[in-house]
Amino acid sequence: MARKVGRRGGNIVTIHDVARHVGVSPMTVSRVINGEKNVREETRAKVMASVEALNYSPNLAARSLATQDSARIGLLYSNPSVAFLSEFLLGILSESSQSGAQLLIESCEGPEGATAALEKMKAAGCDGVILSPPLSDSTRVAKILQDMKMPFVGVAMARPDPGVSCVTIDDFKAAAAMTRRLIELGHRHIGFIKGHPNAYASQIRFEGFSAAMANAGLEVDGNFVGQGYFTYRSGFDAAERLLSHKTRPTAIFASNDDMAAGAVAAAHRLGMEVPDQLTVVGFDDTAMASSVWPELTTVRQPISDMAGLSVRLLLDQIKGHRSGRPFEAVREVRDFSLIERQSSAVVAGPVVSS
Amino acid sequence: MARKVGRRGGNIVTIHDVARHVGVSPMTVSRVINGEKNVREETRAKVMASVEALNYSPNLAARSLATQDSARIGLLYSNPSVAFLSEFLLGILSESSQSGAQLLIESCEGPEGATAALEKMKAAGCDGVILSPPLSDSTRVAKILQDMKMPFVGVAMARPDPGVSCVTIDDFKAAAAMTRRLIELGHRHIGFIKGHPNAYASQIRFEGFSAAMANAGLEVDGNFVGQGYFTYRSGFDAAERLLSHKTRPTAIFASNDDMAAGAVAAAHRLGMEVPDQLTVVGFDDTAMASSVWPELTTVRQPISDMAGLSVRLLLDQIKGHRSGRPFEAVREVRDFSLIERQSSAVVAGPVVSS
DNA sequence: TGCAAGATTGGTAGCGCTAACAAACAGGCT
DNA sequence: AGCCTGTTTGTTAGCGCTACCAATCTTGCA
Repeated sequence: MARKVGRRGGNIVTIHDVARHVGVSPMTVSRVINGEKNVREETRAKVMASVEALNYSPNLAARSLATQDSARIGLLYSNPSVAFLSEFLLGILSESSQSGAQLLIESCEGPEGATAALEKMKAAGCDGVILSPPLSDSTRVAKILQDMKMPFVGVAMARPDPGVSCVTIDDFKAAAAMTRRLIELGHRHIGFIKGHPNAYASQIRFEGFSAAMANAGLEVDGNFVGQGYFTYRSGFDAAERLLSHKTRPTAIFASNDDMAAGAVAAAHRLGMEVPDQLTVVGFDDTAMASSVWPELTTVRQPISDMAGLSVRLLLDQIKGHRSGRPFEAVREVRDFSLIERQSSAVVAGPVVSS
Repeated sequence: MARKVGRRGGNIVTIHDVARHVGVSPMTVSRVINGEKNVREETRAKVMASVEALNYSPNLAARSLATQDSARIGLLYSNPSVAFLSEFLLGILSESSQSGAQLLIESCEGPEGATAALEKMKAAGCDGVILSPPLSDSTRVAKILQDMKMPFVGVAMARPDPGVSCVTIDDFKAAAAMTRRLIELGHRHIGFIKGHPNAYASQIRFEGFSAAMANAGLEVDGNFVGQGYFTYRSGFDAAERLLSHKTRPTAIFASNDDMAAGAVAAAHRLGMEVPDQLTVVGFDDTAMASSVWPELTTVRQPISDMAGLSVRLLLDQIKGHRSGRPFEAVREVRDFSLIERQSSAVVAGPVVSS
């Protein structure tokens, strides 16, 4: 039979082709591409060269069939911020397609709606679940998953539950750092817009903010703290309320970019210029931050990386779960950074002495 | 050897298990689950029942290995609107994971940056590419792909290139319908914010708008037409310009939701209420539309469905390409719909007679 | 020098599925 | 009845890869 045209645009290169080309067994090639030790350095080099030369790339379907570790992973999200979701998806996607994992995506309205979605995933044969914030912080959702004996990983969790694997940044430190920066810019009256009450991250961010304020000997004015829900609209509303008081804050720290964008809009509506009359900063550094005007100063959270990492963690965990290895929660903390753009400035007028 | 624990949380059910359970050959089961004809109705029913009972679900890795039609598809996007991208990804994702396709995602800055990204995809062994707008309308990108002999499908193309497969809505009709609706609401002075000049869809939408205006005997005021780039910021800027003229439009039609949101922000900044003093409408019905305040009246484009469909189309095309079947472009046109929310209203004050 | 212990390679089998062919069966015709 | 056509089912082989074990080659050391 004539050689099939096969995949990759008629340019089918298998592990056998590489093996023949180098003059070793397919098994050895397999070892090299899987980075196993106990391959002589010289052999490894020859194989690698051949892989390069023939432009070989492994057939993931065959690999997962052989290793029996193909996994179906579910991604559960409730959608507070589109921009966040989009970065999140990008990260999940590139990682899961690389590892040949199948993805099943479900959305739900808050933790209450999670049960149905999780049931559906279970029925569809999911081996594990990734939880996007704010679901990741819900003890309710965690409980359901644990009862199902379903491995899962939370992303951007703020609650340090020792029994749950997660990928996070240090929200407390991040919020504190941003707050210190605002204080450095001369701001003394700083407003804060909290995120969704379900999201523990919201609370931690607020605590970081409060701590930094206290540390600088500044008071957190109750009038200047607003409740939001991570949506643009909620940031808009909260900012309108904050700015309706007789004395106004000179800066507003919103717990995510969407709300910060909403706050900017509210300020504009009230005739205030940003950042001339009001500094507004956000959190996350999603695409939203650089698409509004003025572009937002914000805390960068490597969402896409974190999401990708969570896939790897989950895959590990699933493998362990199958082989009966006792569960061990992993907690990965990533670095944040402060991104200064045009929405923040030195406080207007004479700096109020503290 | 003891039965392996295998995938799906220890609950491994293969086609053989189903076959044994029903008392037929695995091949018959395969036929049933693939919906082939030439299976007796009675047999089919029994198999289906068994599939249900055992909660069988096929191993996609094995299937694509056997059918040799596992494909690696590239998704190329340049990012005008995050919200759009996010919906787009969702659609691509759920479809491609169902069909077991591998995904490779690359972004690029406009058509100029596409070459490098496409080279990378080719090197990575992609079998086909999906083009998100506005890349889908670039003849430059299409040319590169054709030279590479790489199958591709464009999403939301407006240009009816007969040689290219695509999934679209009728942008002309959609824009005209929205315009008619605005006229119905009493608006006579309607502004328009165009999208990215690269995107043919922008132009078509503008043509639809113009045609509807002309049809109603209304003039399109050059001062009321602004150039945008599909970003929030560009909508903001364009709207500011439109609204700086002595006579202002009573409504602005932006060619996407991001720009409409920007236009709302600009109006607020100028002290105008939406929709009381200005109606603003968008296009796409992305999450952006319902997350800003007031929520946007817009043209709904089923982005996620369209993206999913594009994956299926591409997969078909790849299969055809491999089997040497001559290429045949497919053009799928989906329905749009008008979504009325809070950003539009009957024109303020006495309706200007035409 | 001889030999155990380790390092390095190769051979075999099979992951779960389906293409391709072969066989069995039904019905309609001469 | 005997044959042909079409429908329904089964059999065989193999997709590309890796787990597992066997074979071979080193090396260190008694």
